[in-house]
Amino acid sequence: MEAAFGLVRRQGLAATSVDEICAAAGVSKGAFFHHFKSKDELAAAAGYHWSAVTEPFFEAAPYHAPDDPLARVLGYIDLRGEMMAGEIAEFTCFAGTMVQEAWATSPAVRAAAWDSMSRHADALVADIEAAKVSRGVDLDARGLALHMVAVAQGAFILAKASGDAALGAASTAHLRRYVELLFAAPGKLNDA
Amino acid sequence: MEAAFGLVRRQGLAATSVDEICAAAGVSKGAFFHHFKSKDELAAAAGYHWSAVTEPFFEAAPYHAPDDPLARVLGYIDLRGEMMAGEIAEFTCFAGTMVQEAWATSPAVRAAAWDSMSRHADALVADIEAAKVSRGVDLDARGLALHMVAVAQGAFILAKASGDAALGAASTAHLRRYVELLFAAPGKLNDA
DNA sequence: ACGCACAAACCGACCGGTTGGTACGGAGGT
DNA sequence: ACCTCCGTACCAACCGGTCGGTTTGTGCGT
Repeated sequence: MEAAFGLVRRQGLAATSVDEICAAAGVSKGAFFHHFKSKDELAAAAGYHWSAVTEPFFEAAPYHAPDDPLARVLGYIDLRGEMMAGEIAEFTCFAGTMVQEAWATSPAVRAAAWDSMSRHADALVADIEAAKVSRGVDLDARGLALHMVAVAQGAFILAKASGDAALGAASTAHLRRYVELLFAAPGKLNDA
Repeated sequence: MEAAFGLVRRQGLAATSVDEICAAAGVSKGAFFHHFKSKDELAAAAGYHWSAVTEPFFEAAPYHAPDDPLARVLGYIDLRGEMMAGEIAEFTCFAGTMVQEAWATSPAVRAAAWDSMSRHADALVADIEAAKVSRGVDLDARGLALHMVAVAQGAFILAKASGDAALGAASTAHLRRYVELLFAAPGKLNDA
């Protein structure tokens, strides 16, 4: 499944053959189809596995440290921006890549990708809720979390199309400013 | 080429065969390869044609009417939000779908998709520049335009993954609020 | 008005290679 | 004896692309 991550992120799902995945994983085709009924099932399983890999990564990230919940939210956005550097295939999203081409043809893949994105958004909700309280702002926390996911996905596409990772990072900088402005409640208006 | 729009937006590029495109377009395979050297060349040509189709559409849209440049920018965002309804395959982006899977394997397709997105962003720059002047705000106009493109692309992925077009529209609503806040210069702070 | 030469447009059968998937046999634990 | 696990050989279907031949259009001499 992890062999599929790299291949699919570089070539897409349909363009990646089962033989390629087997070769990259160092297993035989017989072993592959012993564990997965079809390529489709592998793709879906890999989608869930993607969550299982990324979730611990974000949970262990240092942006959780600050006491201020808004600082944690902004720290998450900064992390996303910092991640958008180097090789494009290394920082883009496996789930997003798959769902772009398989959403209509494979319900299992779509469900796995949505599960991944949805859970990722859920992980942000608590900090956003706490920031709402601390800043006295009212908004839909999960809606904002999903918007953050959307911006990240869009930034990936921008980076892929332009070939410039910095363009993706620039988009996350806009997201950061948005969140800053959102939580700068009316009447506060401190500096800048 | 227009037959490819629908097929690729629903299935992706690699999963769409030349035979399928020919059948949908009502032409023979011989005719196809008479006009295009390869499937790749068709994809790239279709990418440029996508721009040629979408540009007049946005140029003719009523959001250009207001005298206030900021109202035009917000009108554009509103249009994007309104477009995210109905069948997902009908409102998603052909260029974005292609570049997601072909950015690393086909330079021609990537160039065509980037041309489409880049030009789309360029079309927004003039209004943003004018809004900067009218509101006395300083920012990178093209950077903001590209961010708008990114949010749209991200919203498409969100819609595809969730199966709910409304989630994509919600993301454009966040983009609208961001632009509103951006141009509400310090010291203004009227209502809201 | 007509015949003719020539080229561009077009067709669909066909090709080699690749695809996802299967059949089957053996290894090893119990 | 029986099960899970896995390697190999193989298959029918399909892929992008080719090719020889046919149709269609066009400019031109008469």
